[in-house]
Order: sequence, then structure tokens, then C-alpha cells
Amino acid sequence: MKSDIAYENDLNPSQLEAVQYYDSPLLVLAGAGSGKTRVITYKIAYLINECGFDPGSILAVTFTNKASNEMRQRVNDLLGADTDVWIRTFHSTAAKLLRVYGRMFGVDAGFSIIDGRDQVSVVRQILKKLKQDTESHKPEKYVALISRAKDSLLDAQQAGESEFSTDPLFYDIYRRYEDMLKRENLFDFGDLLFVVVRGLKRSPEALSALKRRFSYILVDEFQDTNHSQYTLVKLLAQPEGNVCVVGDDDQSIYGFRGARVENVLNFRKDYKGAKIIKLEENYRSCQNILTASSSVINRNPGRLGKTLYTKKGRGEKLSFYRASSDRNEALYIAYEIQSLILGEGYRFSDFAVFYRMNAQSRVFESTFTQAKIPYTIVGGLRFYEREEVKDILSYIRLLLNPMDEVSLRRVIAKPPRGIGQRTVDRMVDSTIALGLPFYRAAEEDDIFASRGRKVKEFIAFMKDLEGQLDTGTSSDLLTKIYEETGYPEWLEEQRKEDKLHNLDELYNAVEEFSRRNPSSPISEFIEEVSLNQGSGEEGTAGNGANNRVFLITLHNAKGLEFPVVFIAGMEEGVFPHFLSGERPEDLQEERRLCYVGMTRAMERLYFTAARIRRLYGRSIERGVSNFMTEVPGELLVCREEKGFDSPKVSYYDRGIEKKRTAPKSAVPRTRVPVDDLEENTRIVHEHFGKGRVLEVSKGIAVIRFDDGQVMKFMLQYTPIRKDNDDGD
DNA sequence: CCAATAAGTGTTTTT
DNA sequence: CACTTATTGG
Repeated sequence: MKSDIAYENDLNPSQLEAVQYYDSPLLVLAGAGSGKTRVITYKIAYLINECGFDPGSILAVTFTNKASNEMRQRVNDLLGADTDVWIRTFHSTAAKLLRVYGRMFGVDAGFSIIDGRDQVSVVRQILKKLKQDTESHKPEKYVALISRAKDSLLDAQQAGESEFSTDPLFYDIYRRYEDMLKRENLFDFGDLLFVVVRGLKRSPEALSALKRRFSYILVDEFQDTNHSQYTLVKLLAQPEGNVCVVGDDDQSIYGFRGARVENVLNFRKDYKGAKIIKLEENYRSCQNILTASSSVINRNPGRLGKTLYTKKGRGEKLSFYRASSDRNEALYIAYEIQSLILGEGYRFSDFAVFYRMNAQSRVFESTFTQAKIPYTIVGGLRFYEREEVKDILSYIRLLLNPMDEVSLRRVIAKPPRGIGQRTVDRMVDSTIALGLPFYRAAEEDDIFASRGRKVKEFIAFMKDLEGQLDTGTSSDLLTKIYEETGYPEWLEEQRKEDKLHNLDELYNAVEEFSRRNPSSPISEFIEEVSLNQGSGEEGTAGNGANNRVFLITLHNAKGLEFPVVFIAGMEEGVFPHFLSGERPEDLQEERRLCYVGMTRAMERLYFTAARIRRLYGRSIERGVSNFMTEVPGELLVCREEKGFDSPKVSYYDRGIEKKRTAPKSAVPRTRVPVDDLEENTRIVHEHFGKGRVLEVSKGIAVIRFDDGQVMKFMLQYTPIRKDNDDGD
């Protein structure tokens, strides 16, 4: 196929240089919105079309599945066909290598992958065995330590030798954790990379095999690489230098999971003759947004420093709104979205709401549902992490890997079948002692028999299901599991409609998978969902397939862009998060996160805060985030919520002391008095205060508020009423 | 020894 | 609020 890509036309001079350069290792310092994905995708096309690289020998790594899917799509569009280029996340690259070259790496390629919550339950198990209370020794803390050790390529012994932690208990826990995972052929996320890197270091054959396999390597979001990821790239790309990394030190936001910005800063030292190209023209944001975000990020010391510029106009000023409560913060955003749609012709999909914590999404979900604003939640409690979905998947995992104690413990009492903790402990002990999967061990050890019929029944039906594993389709197997476990009936008894619905969704997902990959075993489905944690049907509401507002954490927002962005929860303690307050580098990472959020916005950028926020069942009053003071005042329009009666306290929050609060539904209550609105009527809007009606037609009112703002509202959904001040 | 219920508690970000 | 552990009744 002849190449007809207009490189010179489609790319600016720096981008073009980055695409065409391949004489030595290349570091592209790409500012926010400077077209870095464009560079990577065009470079892949260029390598194939102009330099004669075999597509299958190019490896392009990203951090999220979302990013890799998008990149594949764009490469396919450029090349006009489905490409063989390896476009994968780091973890999926490592998993694939281990599945294919398991023997070379000395691992059993039938391993299962466990997620963070499984890790916690393993550590909890270990702490129990060690008779340590989980109050003072939090499992999560040890999981984090273990993960960081693996990121740093330290096993339990090496961690001990290098005094990785000051907690002496840690090494014992880590060692037991390793033993258990090994015994059960389980890999956590950190293992995937750790085992590959260790294998490459130990085995020159493996290393040279992979070097032959991959002739060029591209890495996206290089500032987010941890030590093991950095080492993997280095092993594959040194000394040949066939590598291009793209990153932005200002967007490093994953320090908490071991990312090292220094990897960007040190690239030139580690790769001899490395070329550095900066991309500084921003194609995304208006000048005001760019200026404001630069002003924020400038507070951070030790940056490489870039000067971003744009040819776009100044655009609107940024806006800050402080609501009285989290609920009213969400309402404000809902009205603002409706107003911009009516007044400026935006669509729902032009908007995104960013927040620091997943817990903040709930209030937006309920408020948007009420306001009839369709939304999509990205991240949060993902589909494949939901209890009922994980339970069913665990049955499959247990069938695929009968040594998997984590899955066994998960499913054994779901639904309850008369087998408890104590019996499982015995089953597991026996399994360990005999080194056999539990349903083989049952034949060797009458401990199982002594527990009577219940255990035998469980084993019998698991054996039966095992027999079904290789016969029939994946969806047949799922049907069988639904039938034999009685899980759906169990949910039905408890009236868990949502959960039942999720099992239907799961069935659809499996069926869809079978259709897409007719010859693939169900293990590949499990692999996909284990690594692709973000995919699947997310929580959605409203109709219209793609025209939805995005609700998303700041971390997940990286790499995306939206015409209008709301950054919610701009409160000290929420953002920056109070746990990041201790060390200055943590605060700097929060600031980079703020920068990432701000630079997603193309045309309009709003900050919002709540004076009082309900979180973890408590209502707490908080001050405004210090980040707000870092946005230049002349670029920011600030407003505070105005209530119906009092300028400060809203109506909704009178019952902060856990007394009953105002009626749940704001919509019907506010609809009443507006029917007779006409031109020139004085009104009060719950959030924007007093104003005058300029125009009313088809249920939409145009209002000029006393502070000069003109906004449009759908009367049906807006808390507005006639101003009766004169009368009283 | 199992399973349902009550009480208590900690509060981030993700592959 | 959501999730873990302690308790009690079977």
C-alpha cells in the first residue's frame, strides 16, 4: 500500500522533526495539548511506510487501556487497515509476554491475575495467621509497600537487605505473600512487570529473543513510568537506542504508585546521544485557560520548564463558584450545563466534571438524574469490580486455576451452602499439604469427607463444571454456572434487582466476547477483564448513546479534552487532599493534578467548591482550596451561592445536624410559581440571586441577574420563583 | 461450626 | 456511606 499521509501538512515543524527522527534515542517533551498522540501515531505510520519497519515489530506502550484503544484506532485510521503493531499498556504487554513466553521466563503460563482488593484480602489472611490485629497493622498499608517494592524490583529478601521499610513485620508479610501467590500461581499487577524484567536480566536468551522481536519501542506518558517499567524499556532498547519516549514532567501524577519523574529528567544521561524535542504550541485551550494553568504549575520547583503558547484567542474568563453544600454545588453545575446548552449551543458531551475522589461522583449522579442530564461515569466502582460480577468471575477463575485460594474463599459461601471459614481453612491446609488442587485433594484426604455432604456437593458440582470448560461456548459455560450455583436465584430472593441486572450485563459481555473471538477460550475473556479494568458498561443514565456529560476523576481525565470543564470540590482537604499535606512533594503532585485538570479545558473552565460537604457520613465545613489563590485574580470571576432567604445559608442545609433535610426532590418544588412569569417579572433564583426576566418562550426564560449576568433556563428544572419582596 | 445481625470505623488517586 | 469485625442464635 502506498503512503499518502501528508506529514508536512498535518504536522508543525517540531512535530514533524519528532516523527521523522530515528537516528538516536528520542525524548519528546510534549506540553499539554501539544499533539503528542498525533506525534506517536504519525511516527508509527512513518516507521512503517517510510522506513520499512515491520508493523509487528513495533511496540507502543501506554498506561491506560483507554489510551491504547484510542491510539490503535488512530493508527488504523492513518494506515487504512487493522495494524499488527503492539499497542498495549505496560501491564498487558508484560502479561502477553508471560503467556506466550512463559517457559522462557520460568513461569507457569496458566497464572491468574489478581487485583488490588484481592491483594488486600491475601494480606488480611496473612495477618490473621500471624495473629496480628488489623487495627494497628492495616492490610492496605502492606499491600502498598509490597507493590512499591515490586515496582522497585525488590523481592522480599532484597527488600530486607536494602532496608526498604522500617517496619520489621513487613518482610515476614511480604515473604508469606510471595509464597502464597507462588503456590497458587497468582500474579498481582506488580508481578507482571517484575517477573518479565527479572527474567530478562537473568536470561540472555530471553533478552535477545525479545530484542529480535521488537525493533522499535515507543512509550507514551513517560513521566508516569516506575522503576520496573523504566527498566523494561531500557533492557529492550539499550544499547541500540531504538526508542522514542513522550512525556511531560508537569503531568506526573502517579508518584503514589511508584512513578518517577526523574525518568524524564534522567533520560539524556541514560541514553547516550539522546535527542530532545520540545512541543510547545498548545492546540487545545484558549489563552486565558493556558495562562491560568501556567500560573498554577509555575509554583512547582524543579521543573524542566516549557513555554506553552497558543494562537487561539483569550476566550472566556475562568469562573469560581462556592456553593453552600455539595448538593448545591452539583445543582449549580447542572443549571450551568443546561444554560450553556440553551444559550451557546453546546451538547452534553461537550462537558466534563472532574473531581479528586470517586466518592464525589454520587451527588452528581443523583442530581443529574433528577435534572435529566445524561452522564457517563468513568472509573469509580467499575463493572468488573462489582461484588456479584466478581463472584461469578471467581467461579470461572477457580475452574481455570483450582489452586486459586483467593477465588475459592470468595465463592464458597456465595450463595451460602453450609461451608464456613473454618472448613475452608482446613480445605486450604490440606490442599497446601498435598500440593493438589482442592478437588483432587478431596480424594486423598478425608478431612473433606469428615465435613460431610456439603463439601462433597460443592466439589462434585465444581468438578462437573470443570468438565464443561472445554465443551461448548463461553456463554454456555456461564449459563451453566448461573444454573448450578444458584447465584441468580439467591439474588432474586434478596430482591437485588440491580445485581441481577449486572449478571445479565455480564452474560452479554461474555456473549459479545465469544462473537468477537469465536475460537478463544474463556480464559482470554478473564484476561481481558483482569487487565482492562476500566471497560464494560459504566454507570450511565438518560438516553442518547454518546451525548453524555463525563463524570471522571482528575487522574482518569489525563489525555482527554473537553470544550467545557468543571473542576469540583475545590476545597482545602479535598483538593489538595489532606493526606497529601504532609510532604511538599505530595502537594506538588496535587498541583500537577490540578494542572492536568485545567489543561483539559478547551473553551471554558469552572471551579466549584462546597462550604459544607457530606463525606463518609459526616458533614464537614471546609475552606476554599489554596489552588484557587494560584489562579490570577484578573482571570477569574468569583461568586458565592445566594439563597432564597439568607445570602449565606441555603435552604437545603438547614438540617446539617442530621435532622431531616429539605425535600429530596428540588425539581417539583421549584416548578410551582413560574407559570405566570412574563417579561420584566422580578425573580429570585436559588443559586444566582435576584434578576429580571428579559424574555419567555416555550418554557425557556432568559434572565438578566442584577450582577449583569444573562442566562437562559428551562423553567421546568430550575429553582426559580417570583420575587415577592415588594409585597411583604 | 455456620450464618445472620449489630456495632464500629476510616476517610485518595490506579494498572 | 460502605465495609470489616464481633456477637449471638441456631
